[in-house]
Amino acid sequence: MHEVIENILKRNQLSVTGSRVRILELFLGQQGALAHGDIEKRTGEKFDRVTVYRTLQVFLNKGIIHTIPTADNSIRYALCKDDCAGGHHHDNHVHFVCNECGSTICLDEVTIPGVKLPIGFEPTQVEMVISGVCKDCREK
Amino acid sequence: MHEVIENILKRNQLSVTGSRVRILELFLGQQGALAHGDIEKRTGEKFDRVTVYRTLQVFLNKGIIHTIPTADNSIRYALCKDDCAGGHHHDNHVHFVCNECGSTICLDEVTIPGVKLPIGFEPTQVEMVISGVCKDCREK
DNA sequence: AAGAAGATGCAACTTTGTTGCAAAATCTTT
DNA sequence: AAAGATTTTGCAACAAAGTTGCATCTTCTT
Ligand SMILES: [Mn+2]
Ligand SMILES: [Mn+2]
Ligand SMILES: [Zn+2]
Ligand SMILES: [Zn+2]
Repeated sequence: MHEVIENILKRNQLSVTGSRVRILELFLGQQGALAHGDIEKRTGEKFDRVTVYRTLQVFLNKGIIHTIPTADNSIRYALCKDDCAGGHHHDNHVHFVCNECGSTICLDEVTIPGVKLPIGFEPTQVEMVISGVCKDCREK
Repeated sequence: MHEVIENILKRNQLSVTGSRVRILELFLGQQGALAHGDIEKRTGEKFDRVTVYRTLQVFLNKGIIHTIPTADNSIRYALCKDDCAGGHHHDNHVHFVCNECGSTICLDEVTIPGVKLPIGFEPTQVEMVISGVCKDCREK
């Protein structure tokens, strides 16, 4: 586990520090996305709030994580599966937000379908977020 | 114009007040979406910040406007075209965010395509936000 | 082991959003 | 048109979220 984490960091020319390791641990130790608040809670008093902000920002720039826009104005972050190096995310999968348990899930196997835009519009990025009830909550 | 606005308000059992009229004016007087901040700026010192928040909340509940999630954590609001009364939005169109001019546009004529989710996931709402360069910015 | 480069914590601050309450505006009824 | 009931507004106070500068500490390089 720790080796995996060190790999991620070194591959991205990042020094191996406590907060970076801990936050990557969190992402790897669960499936789904984390909001800034989640991370703060789970790291407890261990790190300063500012450090969490800065760490997430670095991970974003390096393409280690990506953001998921949600309707409630709270950005969620999730690990990029394939390596989206240098901020170039090729992250064309659908995201699912469960209204029951609140979890945000990357549906890596569901590709965002193409759409034909009106003439003149040039797309560079497409986001698709579906909300509803997730698999786990349905089964209960 | 003012008659249109009064109609919208009365149809939704809302009293006709300064802030409500002004904010609807803003929405009707331009195409595209407005962020809370935009509205505050354009109404100037005229209304209290709290009033703007509350007005948008009321419009949302009544289905007069809808929200558009964006990657930068700033909710945009846009008028609902067809009347989404009582908070039941049937708002299945694509939204476009221009990276040049920053404007957010409802592409009412572009319907969000369906996707097949993994078994167990039950969707209730689908959002699709495309960012890139808008028509106007391309033409320049 | 030492120095350079980078990351962290702290403090101070800004921006964004929320709540309770009294005053003001709007709507309803007469 | 005025009075009373109902809503809406502004203010103040607060909470939460995010940012910045800087000194100190940690990590990496040699
Ligand atoms: Mn994802
Ligand atoms: Mn729209
Ligand atoms: Zn769930
Ligand atoms: Zn544009």
